[in-house]
Amino acid sequence: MQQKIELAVKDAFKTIYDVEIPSVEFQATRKDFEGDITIVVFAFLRHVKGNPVQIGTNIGAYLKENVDDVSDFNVVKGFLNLVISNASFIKGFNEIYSNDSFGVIAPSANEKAEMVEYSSPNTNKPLHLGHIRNNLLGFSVAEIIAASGKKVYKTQIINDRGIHICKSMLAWEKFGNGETPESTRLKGDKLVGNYYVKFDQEYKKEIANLIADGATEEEAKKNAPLLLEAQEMLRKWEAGDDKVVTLWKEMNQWVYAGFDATYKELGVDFDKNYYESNTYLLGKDVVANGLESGVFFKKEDGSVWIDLTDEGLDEKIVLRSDGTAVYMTQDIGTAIERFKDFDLDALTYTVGNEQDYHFKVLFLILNKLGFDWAANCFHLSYGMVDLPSGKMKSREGTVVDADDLIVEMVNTARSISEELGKLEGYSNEEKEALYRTIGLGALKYYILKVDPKKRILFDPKESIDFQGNTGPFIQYTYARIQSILRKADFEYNVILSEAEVSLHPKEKEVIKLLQQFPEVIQNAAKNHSPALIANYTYDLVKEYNSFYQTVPILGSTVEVEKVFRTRLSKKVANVIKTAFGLLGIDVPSRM
RNA sequence: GGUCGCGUAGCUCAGCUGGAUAGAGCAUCUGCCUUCUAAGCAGACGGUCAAAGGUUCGAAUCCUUUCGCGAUCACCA
Repeated sequence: MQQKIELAVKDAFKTIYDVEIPSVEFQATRKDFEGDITIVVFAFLRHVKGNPVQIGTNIGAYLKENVDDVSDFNVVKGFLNLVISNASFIKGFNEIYSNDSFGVIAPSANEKAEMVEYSSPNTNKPLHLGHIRNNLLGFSVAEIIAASGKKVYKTQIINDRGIHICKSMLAWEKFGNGETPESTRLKGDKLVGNYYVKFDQEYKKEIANLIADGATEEEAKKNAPLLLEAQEMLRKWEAGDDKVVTLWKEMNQWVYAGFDATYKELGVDFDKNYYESNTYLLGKDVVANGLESGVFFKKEDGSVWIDLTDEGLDEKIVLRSDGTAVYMTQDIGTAIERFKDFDLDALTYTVGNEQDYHFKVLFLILNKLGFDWAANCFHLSYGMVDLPSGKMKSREGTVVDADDLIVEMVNTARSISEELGKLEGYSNEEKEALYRTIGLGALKYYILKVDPKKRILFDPKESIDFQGNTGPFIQYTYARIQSILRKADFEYNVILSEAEVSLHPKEKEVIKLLQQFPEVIQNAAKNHSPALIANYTYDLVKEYNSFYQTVPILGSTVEVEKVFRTRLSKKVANVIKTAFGLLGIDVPSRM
C-alpha cells in the first residue's frame, strides 16, 4: 500500500508541478495528530519551490481523489497526514491473517548460505554468564538470518587443546584419585573446571615457596615445577603421546557432555563443530603463499608479519620465528576451510568486543589475500557482561555460572507462579516445564533486548524482573490469548468483508504494527540485532493489551466485532510466537 | 599516547536511513479484579539527550573539539 501511495505521490508531482520526485519519505503519524501515515513535505522542497503547507494540501487532495486507500488528509506545518480507510486496513489484515509464517521468508535454494559461529568455549572450565550472552546472541542472529531468507549454518570452534587443558589434566592426574563425573556425580565440565582451579591453587603455593627460597616473582612464575610439567605435557600431546592423548580425550568427553547439557537447557544447537585440535595447524600454507605474493614480509629472526600501517593499524605477526602458528594464523586457515566445507558467501563471528581489533585485522588480511568474501565477514561484537563488583574473574570466584543462573531463574519463576496459583489441573511435570519456559524466557529476553554493542550490568542479587518489558510479560499475553481462543464459542476463522467491520483507532495501531513485522525481521537480520525483534514484540504486546483491555465491544455489532477482535488476537499471538522463536524463547499456552 | 565503542528520567533500556511537544519499564503516588488470566490496564510524577561549537527549513541522530567510562594496541588465546 505504501508503494501504491508513493507512486501516486510521484504522479501528483508530475501532474501538478511537472517534476520528478526520486523518493517519498514516510513515517508513522504521531498519536497526537489525526491520520495513519505521514509524508514529510519538507523533503520535497529541494525539488519544488513553494510553501510546504500549500504543496502538502495539493498532494493530499490528489491522493484522496486518486487512491482509494486514502480516505482523508490534513496538513500540519510541513507534515501531510493521511487517513487510511478502514476498508484498506481490513483488507491488509485479511491478507496476513491466515499466513502462519507471516514475516518469515523461507531460505532460497539459489542463494548461498551464511555461517554463524558462536559459543566457542575452552574445554577447561564450565560456561558462565558471558557465554550465555554469546550463545543467545549467536543462536538468535542465526535464526533471524534464516528467517530473512538465507540458509544458515551454525557452528562453534571448540578450543580443546593448549596449555589450559593440560593444566586441568595435570591437576587431575596428581590430585584426582581417579575421580570421574559418575563417581562424583558432578557435571563433567564442572569436574574438569575444579581441577583447573586446583592447578592454579597449587601453582600459587609453589610460587610462594620459590619466592620464600629467594627467587624473584618472575622466576618463580616461570620455573614452578607444576607449570613446567604442564608445558611438558603439552609437548607430549603435540608429539601424539598415547597416554596423554588418551587422558585428553577422556577429559574432553566429560566436558562435552557437560556443555551439551547446558546447550540443551539454553535451547541452542550447532550444525557443525570445529575442533582446534584439528585446525590449529591450518593457515601456515596460506601464510607461505602470501609471503610469496608479497602480502606478508619476513623479519630477520624468521617471524612473518603484515604491515597494516597504511590502514592506520600496526604491524601484526602471523607466524612466530620458530615457524609455529599464532591465533591469527589459525583464524585465517579456519575461515578458508569453512568456505571450502560449505557453499557460503558470508561468515559471522559472535565474539566479545575485546577482540574488535583482532577481527578488523583478520578481515583485512583475508581481503589482501584476495578472497572476495572477506567483505561479507562480520564480527558480531557484543559488550561484556559486568557485575557490580566489576569483571567476572574465575580465580576470584566471582563468575556467574551458567547452569546455576538457569536454576535460579527457574526457581524464581516457580515461586512467583506458585504465589499466583493459577495452575490448577496441571500435573507436576507440566508445571515444571512451564517454570522452565518462564524462567528461561525472562533470562533470554533480559539479555537479548539490549543492543549487542552495549555492556550489560548484571546484579545477581537483584533478580531479573518478570513485569514490564520482560519475557514473561509477553509470554503472559500470549497465554491469555490462547485462553481467549479456547473459550471462543463462535467461528472466528471466517472471511469478513471489508465493509462489515468498524475499526477503533487502537485496533488500527495494532494492525499497523503487525504489518511492520516482515520489515522488522529484515532489519534485524541486516543489523545482526535480536534487540530489534525483542523491542518490536514488546511494542506490539503493549499496544494490543491497551486495545483489548480498554475498548469495549459495542452492543449493536457484537458478533462481527467479536469475530474480528478474536482474529486480531490470534494474529498477535501468532506473531509473538514467531518473534520469540527467533529469540529462542518458548511460549506457553497457559501461565 | 594511538585506535575503537559507549554516555538519553533516580535505576534498566527504546528511539530505524536527520523530522512535529524525546518514549517504555522499574521505583514513588492515584484509580481498576461479579465480564475474556491483575505476571495486567488507566493515570500522575520525573529530561539542559555528558558539554560546547558546526552543518540545515529541522539534530538525541551527521561533523569537530572537550570531558567521563570501557576495550584494545603481545612471538597469549
